[in-house]
Amino acid sequence: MKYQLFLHSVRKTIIIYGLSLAALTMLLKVLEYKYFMRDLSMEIYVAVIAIFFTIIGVWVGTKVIQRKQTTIVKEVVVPNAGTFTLNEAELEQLNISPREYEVLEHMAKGLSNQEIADELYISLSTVKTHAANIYAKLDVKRRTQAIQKAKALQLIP
Amino acid sequence: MKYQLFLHSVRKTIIIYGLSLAALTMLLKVLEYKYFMRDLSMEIYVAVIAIFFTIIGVWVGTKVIQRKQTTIVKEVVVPNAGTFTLNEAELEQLNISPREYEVLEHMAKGLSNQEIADELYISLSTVKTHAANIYAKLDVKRRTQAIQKAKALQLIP
DNA sequence: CTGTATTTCATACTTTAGTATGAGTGATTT
DNA sequence: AAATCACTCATACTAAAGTATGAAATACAG
Repeated sequence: MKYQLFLHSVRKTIIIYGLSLAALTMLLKVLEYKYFMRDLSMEIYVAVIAIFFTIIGVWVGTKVIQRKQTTIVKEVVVPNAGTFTLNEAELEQLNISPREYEVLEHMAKGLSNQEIADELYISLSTVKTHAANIYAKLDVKRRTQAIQKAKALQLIP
Repeated sequence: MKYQLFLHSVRKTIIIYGLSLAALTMLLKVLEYKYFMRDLSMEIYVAVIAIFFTIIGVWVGTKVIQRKQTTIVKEVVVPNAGTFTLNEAELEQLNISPREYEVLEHMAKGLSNQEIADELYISLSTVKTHAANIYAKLDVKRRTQAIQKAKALQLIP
């Protein structure tokens, strides 16, 4: 279901490029054989073939890669691409209080405890208390882990 | 690890590809010419050359495109969850060394300095040194800010 | 070969983070 | 009225993070 689009496009691409490759091969063969074969030396002929198909290869390669990337982007990026919706259910389940959440938000901005205290007009002690409670409720040991988990749980953007 | 392999070989990449291409060309030519040329028909010979250089072309094409897009991605794509492509240009510009980058990666996982030291089999002092260098190069003051900025610059997922 | 960059480590120190405990104040609920 | 909860703060401590400085080995480029 999720990969249906992806597989479909790739199969289509392979068929199209395969056919065009075959057609070009035959065309080249016929042309070279009939008109230039007896005039050009073997080395030049091989070099022309090599360069031509290298270019074809590069072209196919870039096309395939581009399609691959755009397709993946379409499928995967759906959750959390610019738009953030707070997971309130998770917040309530974890019993994180409004004030604790504010502290969590400020932590995620990269502020120190002292800076958070200044922002929220509370003491450093209070921030530490809130922080400790947050860590306990999120079941983590460090600030960085708290931010990580909060983002994973869609509590913060 | 991936980064370590790439960063210092970026300039050499084109040279390596070019040389291997030339070497393979000559090898194929000599072999085919000497041993198979008179036994195989012209069509098969051309087909082998064509397929071989198509594969080479695809390979080169994908490599080039991947590199090209990582630099373009910087301006165009907003940080998203699904697809991550390392912004190597920014990494080089910031002069962040391979080892520093490894430390940065581990920091972003929420590990403590001691845990990073254990992971990388280096001392705590060394991790601190790397960390301090990272903060200076990213122009930040704290671990959390470093992770934030590194993500914003597409240095880490 | 010499200079530069990288990586490594140490020591000593300051600052910040985090833990543990206790306690006071409102507001709400039972 | 008593219990509960959220918020606040303090003190005292431990642990971790971060700074500054110096130094040694190694790899690599000019």
